[in-house]
Amino acid sequence: MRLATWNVNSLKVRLPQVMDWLQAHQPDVLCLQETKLEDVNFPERDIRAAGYHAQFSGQKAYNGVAILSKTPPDNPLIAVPGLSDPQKRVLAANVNGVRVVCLYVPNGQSVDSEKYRYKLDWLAAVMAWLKDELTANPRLAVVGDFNIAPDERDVYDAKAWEGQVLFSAPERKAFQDLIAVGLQDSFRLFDQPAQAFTWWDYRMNAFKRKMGLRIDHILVSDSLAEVCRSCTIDIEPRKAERPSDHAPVMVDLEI
DNA sequence: ATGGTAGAAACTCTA
Repeated sequence: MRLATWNVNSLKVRLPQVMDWLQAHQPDVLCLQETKLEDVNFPERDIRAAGYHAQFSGQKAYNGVAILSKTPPDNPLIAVPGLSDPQKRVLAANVNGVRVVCLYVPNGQSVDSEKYRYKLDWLAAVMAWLKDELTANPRLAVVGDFNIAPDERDVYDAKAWEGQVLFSAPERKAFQDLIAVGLQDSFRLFDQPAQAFTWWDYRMNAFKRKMGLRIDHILVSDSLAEVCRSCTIDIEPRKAERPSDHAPVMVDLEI
């Protein structure tokens, strides 16, 4: 089973690239973030034509998540128990016996902003819910744009980023708390090249200058970690014309 | 110290 995640920063703009990527990599599941589409505008017909079922929870202009899967999903969940949030950032579904949770974690803007507080509170509520999800589903994958670089290796210039949003100590603590629930960062289960990132700012030629962060993750429960054979970042789509600022991440699970 | 880019929407916000 191949499971992937990609923040597409507008599915309307990126649909052709998503179609190409599905065709090329044939994931069994692809989780999307920042679709920026209301559900009535979701390109379900195109996705179906490509051989995928689609679940989606979106809104106009901001946020929006989706789970595409070759086999029909079941037990969908859109609202996190105990978290009342008008922002569409969470979607969960069972696919092939795996509970897949697609997250678009709030960006946080800056550490002194209200949005940063919202990010930390949101993470605490999601973590509490994921404990229950893990109890109910030993085969759990939590994937998406976490907007957190877990450690120094995940930032092109850790000194410059220390204390900044996406790499501040409270955010990294929140990430570790999530891991402590019973999840593993699939990327670090394997030897990886240095300077492996999933996001590069559109500005200042950040991609060409390799000024990136690894903020998109695939976390797996222990039972999935046992059958996880690889985790890779595909930077090819970031080289395309009109790219998303994020690259897709994928794992192969021997299931 | 500030601005740089992109997307969506509506002359600004979010990332």
